[in-house]
Amino acid sequence: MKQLFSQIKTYYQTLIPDLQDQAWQKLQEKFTVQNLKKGELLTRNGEVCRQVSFINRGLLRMFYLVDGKEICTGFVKENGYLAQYDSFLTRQASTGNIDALEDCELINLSYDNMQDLYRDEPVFQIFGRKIAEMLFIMISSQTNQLLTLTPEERYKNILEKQAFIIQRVPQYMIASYIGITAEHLSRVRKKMTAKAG
Amino acid sequence: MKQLFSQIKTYYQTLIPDLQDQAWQKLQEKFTVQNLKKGELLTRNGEVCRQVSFINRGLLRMFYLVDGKEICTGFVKENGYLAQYDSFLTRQASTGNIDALEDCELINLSYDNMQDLYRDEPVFQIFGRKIAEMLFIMISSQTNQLLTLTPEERYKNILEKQAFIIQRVPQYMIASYIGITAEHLSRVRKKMTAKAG
DNA sequence: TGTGCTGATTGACAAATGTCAAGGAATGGG
DNA sequence: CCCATTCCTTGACATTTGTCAATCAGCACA
Repeated sequence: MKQLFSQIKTYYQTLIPDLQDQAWQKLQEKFTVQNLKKGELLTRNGEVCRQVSFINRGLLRMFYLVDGKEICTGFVKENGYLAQYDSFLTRQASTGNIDALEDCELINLSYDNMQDLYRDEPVFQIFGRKIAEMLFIMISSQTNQLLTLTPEERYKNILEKQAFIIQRVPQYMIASYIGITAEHLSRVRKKMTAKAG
Repeated sequence: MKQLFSQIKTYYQTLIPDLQDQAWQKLQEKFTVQNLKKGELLTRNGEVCRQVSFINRGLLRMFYLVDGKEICTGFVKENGYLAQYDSFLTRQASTGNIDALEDCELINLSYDNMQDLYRDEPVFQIFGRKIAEMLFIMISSQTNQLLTLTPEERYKNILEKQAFIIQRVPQYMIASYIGITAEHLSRVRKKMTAKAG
């Protein structure tokens, strides 16, 4: 049988180098496993996000619906952590959605269980802190790029630093992720290949 | 004599309701006070950000220099926390700057001192987590607004939710903060008053 | 009272980006 | 193999936003 929790254990050990067996035992008792088919929603606009999800397998995206159009704000693949984290933290209804771009296997941890862990095993405070710090670093880089780079530069950045997005996400979703339309991205790409070769 | 640490103590107590006197004592021994004149830099492009700053008094901004132009990414006033937090966390050279828009009185906590506190008084892990969570919530809202709102809507949002920025920050800085030029913001504002009145 | 200084506004024009509509390429299911 | 679906590209045109230069308004200060 496959080691369901082997990836997530590695992940936790990276963030908490001195994770003890006992704490890990308590932690994994709280996990629940969820499978999502491509296209299914994980969290929905208007509902409170009640868990964080570790992705064992698959690819998901976060997106908004604005005037009936989807605007993507992030893509996360296997061995990554994912949540509508602002909603999760504030217990407010989420304004965004998450759905599966590929069939997914997730390991979920609920808000209540996480609070219990914070209380009972303070070592997980470190984990919560590092997750928040990591998410902050990721999103602040995204904001800065939106403010300081051109669409072409933002696309090149994805090519260099998040190549899996180029390979596994439809181009029209990438377009909204970098703040432009699908048609415009198509033209930006054309101009890039013209320059390059 | 003024209670130099009264504001920051309140701030910590809000985030850590059961902060004990002993922990607070250890904490305030680590503080250093810094005064900045209007226009002076707190952290500089290319250097590692080595402290987080609580603002006792004054107003600061974070900004980038792109092709010789300043692009503002945030404004923080008295009773707020401020750092080039990505640089602070990663120990990498900061790509942004922070300077004072008004005369400021800051209470600083260095990276090394913060690590000591995390180790010696685990209760501060909670603080570190909540700070990171709060910063994440703030910046994710900013990113989402950049991707989903028009410049006019973003300006209105500042009017409603961060009115101090309108009152205390020059308009041309606000323009770059919402991702447009000063001239364009001027026209957006003109159009708004035309509609309203 | 002038005199700089800083920031805001305006006009004319250019560049970037969006919209709409059509068609083309790849792909998977019957 | 054909068909439907999904996604990408292209063209024509509209809209938004930027650039540059000039001027204006408020304000501190000699």
